[in-house]
Amino acid sequence: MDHHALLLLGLLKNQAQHGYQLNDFIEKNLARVTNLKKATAYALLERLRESGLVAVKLEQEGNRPPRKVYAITQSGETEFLNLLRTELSSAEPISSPESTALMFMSELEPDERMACLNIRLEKLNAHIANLENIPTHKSAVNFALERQVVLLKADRNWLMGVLER
Amino acid sequence: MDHHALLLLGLLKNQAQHGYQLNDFIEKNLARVTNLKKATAYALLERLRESGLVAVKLEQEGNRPPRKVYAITQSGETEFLNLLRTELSSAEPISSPESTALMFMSELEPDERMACLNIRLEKLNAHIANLENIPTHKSAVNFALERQVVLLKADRNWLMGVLER
DNA sequence: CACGGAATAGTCATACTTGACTATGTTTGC
DNA sequence: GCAAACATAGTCAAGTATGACTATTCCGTG
Repeated sequence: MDHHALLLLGLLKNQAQHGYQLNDFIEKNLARVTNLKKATAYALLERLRESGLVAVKLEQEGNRPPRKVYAITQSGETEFLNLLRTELSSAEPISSPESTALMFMSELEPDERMACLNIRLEKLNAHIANLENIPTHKSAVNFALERQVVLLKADRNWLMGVLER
Repeated sequence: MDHHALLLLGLLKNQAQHGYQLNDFIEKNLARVTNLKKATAYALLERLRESGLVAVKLEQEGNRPPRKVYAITQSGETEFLNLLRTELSSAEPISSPESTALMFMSELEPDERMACLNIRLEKLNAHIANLENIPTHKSAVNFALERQVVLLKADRNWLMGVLER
C-alpha cells in the first residue's frame, strides 16, 4: 500500500486533481511502472482523506457530474517525504510470479517447456520494444522507465541463456 | 494469487504435507523468491480444498496437536500444469515499490537523495552476497534464485550508473 | 438532429492478504 | 527437575485490492 500512497501523494503534490484525472494519467502514462488500479486508487484516496493526508473539495463544471478534487495537505507533504525516503532506501527481493513457475519448469516435457519459454521471450522483447519506442518520456517517469528496461533486458538475456542449455 | 496456488500445488505434488511443514519450508528456503506469507498460505490451502484441488486428512503424532495433511488431487494436478504453462509463458512488467520512489527522486535534496540511494545500494549488495553464498541450492529452486541474482545485479549496476550522474 | 461511442466519475460486492494472537508440546541449560 | 526458550499448528479481525457494474454528459458524423 505504501508505494501506492506515495504515488498518489506525489501526483497530488504536483497538482491538485480529481479521481478521474489521476486514474487517467496513471493508466495512460504509468501503467508500465505501477500496478495501481482504478478502484484501488479511489479506495486509497478515501483512506488518505480519513487520515488527513489529503483534503477534498467538491467541484462542478457545467452539467458534468460533480467531482471530488483532492489536494495534498501539510501533513500529507510530510508523509510523502517520509514514504519517499523509506522507499528510495529500500531494496526488496524482486519477486514476480514467474519465479515460482521457474521453480517447477522441469515438471513439463522439454518440448512444452521450450514452447512456453519462447512465448515468454517474445513477450519480453515486445515489452522492451514498446518501452524503447516511447518518445523521451516525461522526465519524472524517466528513471523508473529506464530501470524497467534495464531489468527486462537482464531478464531476457538470462532467459536466452537458459534456452540454450 | 495464481502464483501462490502454483507454489503450494507444486510443493504438494512433490509430497503431501501439513501446513506447518509447507510454511516452514517456504520461510527457510523460498523466502527469497516468493512473498507468500504463513496466514495467506493457510487461507489459500482452505480455498484449494473447497475447490477440490487438494484433499485433507487429519493426522496425529504422539501428543502433538493434530495436523491437517494436504495432498494434491487429480484435478489439482491438472490445474497445476495449467497454471504452470500460463505463468511460464507470461512476462509481466517488473513493478517493485521502488519504481514509484524513483519517479519522485528529484523531490529530495541532492544530499539526502544520494544518502538514500547509497543505503539502497548497500542493501542490494547484501542481498546479492547473501544469495551467492547459498551452497548450490536444491536444484528446483535453482533457476529462480539464479534469475533473482541476475535481476538484482542488473538493478545494482544501473543504480551505480545513476549515482555517478 | 439523432444515435453511437467515448469521456467523465465513480461505487460495490467479493476476494485476498497479513500482523497479531492463541495454545499446547518439547527440549535444554543450569 | 524446572523455567525459559523454541517448535508445532494453526486462527482471526482488520486492512487492501479489484473486476464488474452504474449512470450521466459530450461530441462527431451521417
